[in-house]
Amino acid sequence: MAREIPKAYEPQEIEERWAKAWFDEKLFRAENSGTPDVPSDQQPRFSIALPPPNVTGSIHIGHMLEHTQIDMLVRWHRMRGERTLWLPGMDHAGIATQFVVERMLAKEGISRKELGREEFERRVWKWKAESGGVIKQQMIRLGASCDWTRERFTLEPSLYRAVLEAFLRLYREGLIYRGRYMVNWCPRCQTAISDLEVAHNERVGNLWFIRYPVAGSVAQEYLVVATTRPETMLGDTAVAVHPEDERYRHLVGKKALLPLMNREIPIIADEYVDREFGAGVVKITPAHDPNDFEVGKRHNLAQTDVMTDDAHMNEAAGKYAGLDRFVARARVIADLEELGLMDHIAEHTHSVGTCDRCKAIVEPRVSTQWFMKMKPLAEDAKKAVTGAFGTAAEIEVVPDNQRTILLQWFENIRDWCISRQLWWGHRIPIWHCADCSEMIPATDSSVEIVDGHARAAGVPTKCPKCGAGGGKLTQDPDVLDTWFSSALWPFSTLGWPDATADLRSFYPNSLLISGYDILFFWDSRMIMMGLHLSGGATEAERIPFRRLYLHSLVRTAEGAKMSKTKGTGVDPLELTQKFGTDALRYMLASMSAPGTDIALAEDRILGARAFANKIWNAARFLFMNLEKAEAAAGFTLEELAAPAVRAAAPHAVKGEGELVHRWIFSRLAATAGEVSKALDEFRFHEACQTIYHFFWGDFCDWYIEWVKPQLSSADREVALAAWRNIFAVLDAALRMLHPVMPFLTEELWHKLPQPAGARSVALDRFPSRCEDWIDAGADGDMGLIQEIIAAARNIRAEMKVDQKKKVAAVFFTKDAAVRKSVDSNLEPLLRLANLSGLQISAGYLDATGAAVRSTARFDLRIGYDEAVDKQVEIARLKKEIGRLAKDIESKQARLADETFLSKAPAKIVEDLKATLAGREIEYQKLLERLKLLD
RNA sequence: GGGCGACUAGCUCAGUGGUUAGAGCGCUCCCCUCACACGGGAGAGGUCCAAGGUUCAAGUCCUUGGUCGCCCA
Repeated sequence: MAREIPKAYEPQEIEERWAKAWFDEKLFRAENSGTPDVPSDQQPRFSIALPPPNVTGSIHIGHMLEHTQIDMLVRWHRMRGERTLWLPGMDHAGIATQFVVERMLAKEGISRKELGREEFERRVWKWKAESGGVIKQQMIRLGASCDWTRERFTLEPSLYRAVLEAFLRLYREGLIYRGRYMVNWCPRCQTAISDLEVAHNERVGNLWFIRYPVAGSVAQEYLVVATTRPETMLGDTAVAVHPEDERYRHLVGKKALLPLMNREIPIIADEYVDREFGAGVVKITPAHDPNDFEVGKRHNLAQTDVMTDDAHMNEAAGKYAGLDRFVARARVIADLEELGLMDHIAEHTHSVGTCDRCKAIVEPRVSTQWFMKMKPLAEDAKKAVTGAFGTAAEIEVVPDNQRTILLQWFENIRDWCISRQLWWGHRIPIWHCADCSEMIPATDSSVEIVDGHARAAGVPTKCPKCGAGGGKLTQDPDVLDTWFSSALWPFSTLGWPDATADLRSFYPNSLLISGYDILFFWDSRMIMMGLHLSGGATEAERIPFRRLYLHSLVRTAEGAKMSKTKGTGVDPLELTQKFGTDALRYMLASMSAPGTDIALAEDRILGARAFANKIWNAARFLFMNLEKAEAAAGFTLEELAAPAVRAAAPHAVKGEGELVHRWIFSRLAATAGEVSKALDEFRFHEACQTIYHFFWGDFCDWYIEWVKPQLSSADREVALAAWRNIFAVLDAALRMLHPVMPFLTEELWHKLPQPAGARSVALDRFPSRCEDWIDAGADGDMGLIQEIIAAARNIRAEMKVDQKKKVAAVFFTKDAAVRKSVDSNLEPLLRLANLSGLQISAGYLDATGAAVRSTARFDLRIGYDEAVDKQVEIARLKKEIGRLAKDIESKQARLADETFLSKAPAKIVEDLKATLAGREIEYQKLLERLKLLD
């Protein structure tokens, strides 16, 4: 039977084929996972929710990293026989989506307002149906093992209902309120945004010092007010000084004449004023500055808003009305200079808030918005994070320093502005009475489907306060912040507020993996909402997830943040086309050490691709040689690799060949244990490195090379056992590699005989640390032989022995066990060291005209016709002697130290003594050798 | 202003108080040996940012300083 497979691993076709098959077969439905014959309610479970990507988004390298980490853990848990759910879905992304559609409309020359709310919403849904959610197709292509049958979208009916339910409960509890406060207004997005959505950047600007004449001052007295934003002076309603500032005490209570507006404003005293800043006088603009807003409230000042929604000046700005805020600024400055009221101008660095999403400069503005009280919720959230609710309800945060950051956030939490002046989102379920201004909540959280989409169905029919009929009631136009619905994600996606089977089975989630950049936006809010709303009897049942792992961010090779606008972003699909998905996944995982950002480097992906190719070729080797074995010995693949045969491994190999088999199974068991431990602790890089070392180093470099002759041995029993073992190890290695390299391993796994009905390696079992296989004796013996082979290779290389030439060696040891190991592994030793023979010497080795390597346990000499370069050898020896001498000296010093001997653990002292003894032997040997040469 | 982190081989990074500090890539030398040149073998390369301190023992813990980055105000 022809088993030839391509010489190099070609991922494209294989990946596309499996990605499609996995999706079409709904392979990753939670129901397909679990442990057979265990009742459903007793199944061990693992659940995790996908951080919902934006419906507008397409996959970027950050998603790829996140999904790789989640997928590795999900696949690992699934392979451990746990009922596993990775629930995917998307986020409606209010502002971003509205933007995309508005931009399209703009091309047709239509504005959203011309279209009207209902028609606009229809257009967004249409867009969503046609081009939204590209990312889902990309995730499928990249092999994310989500349960797509449970996919959710934040605006679908069941989640809409969850949002209404949450809002109404919080509203009734008084945790959601409406009011006129200072908010961050994005003039480009035309909506309020929360504090979190404002990015503060230092910028070099100016500090303008403006003279405000004191009204009615005969002496023509004036105050010099410093401001970074002169245009806001048009809305000034006071000038403030510090109450204890002697310079201005006599002016407090008088009036200043606001330049340009010719309005008299009071001069007030407030402790908020910093006497050191500027001249110690501050203009107060309560409608355009958060601090001034507070001062204004204390002094009952008017809030004069001088701007429009799109940051142009309004009528209140007098002759500046209609100007853009920055144009107005220039005009104000020019006018002040002309009037001689510009005292002076100084360069000044200050912080400017910009909209996280569109980068427009945010305008602090007084506006009527909906807010959520956060303090009470944060109190509970703190307890969950610190373990104050008990260990069962403790959310473990990894890395731990993120816990501190989260706690500080909870400590200093501020109310959350949850309303957005958008049309795409969950509309606030409150109606306003036109007659008495009463606010009337929806009667319940039910939704009705109109045009296929959900909206609140519990429409109130009359005003409970004044009795006005339904016609007088209009629904609040605002929608909720998208993060409000995201905050419910872990339970809304499972059917909450209904007590569904999924909610019972999979809530709380076992884990959340997210980037640390959304710790406050999302993770913290899920914890607060989950504890408050999800409804379990105890905190342990209400926390949204038991563990929280914050992954790092992917940066450019230079360590800079990737940016679409700068074009430094990397398209992961392009990379997967080039190198293969498995290689990219491996590369990302192998760099994923908790708490460290990843600088993307292409040569790392090359290394990962080489690894994939290595795995491919190891399998290729087996299948190619199997053909020969079939022809020569009549073996069949079934006979060598059937599941039952693999399960019975290791198969004893009689005679000399046994060591390497005992050793590889010992290594396999140890590796399985280490990989599992690393994965459990989110040390993805360590899991990768461990498995890489096992596969490439142990399995390929040593095991395969060692057993090659056994596979074609004339002794049928030897060959049979060797083949059986090698297939068993390959199979286990594929299972171990599967979480990080799903496509490659799936392809190869299917080339091995599998039980009838077995569908995928993804549903097979992850190898566990089998204690019976751990074999310290084999590890030690193998280590010794490897050391001897390495010594021989080293001498050969140093002596520049022709690679193809076999040379004779002489071996000496005083240790009977060493002697025995060498005797019983002579064939592989000679072959792998490329020696023609190994003469066992009875006495210490004479080294003239030859090169010797000595360790504490043995000496190895290789004779070679060509003369040894004495000088090179002497230099090498001297260097080695120097290094040893230093080491021996420090060890002797430590062993001579009484305090060390009395205080250090006995094991440490014993080990040190043993090591020192070995070093001293090596040292003596090297000295003697040097003497001979000199 | 407050907080968090980083600084280890040429590069990118691991390192959980205890042998001679590791990996990948790169570099040097040898080899296209019938799985793999995306390969095999050998090798060079480190005052672990600095200075103090704790400890029998510090790359690892503490303090201070330096440089860089991030978050919050």
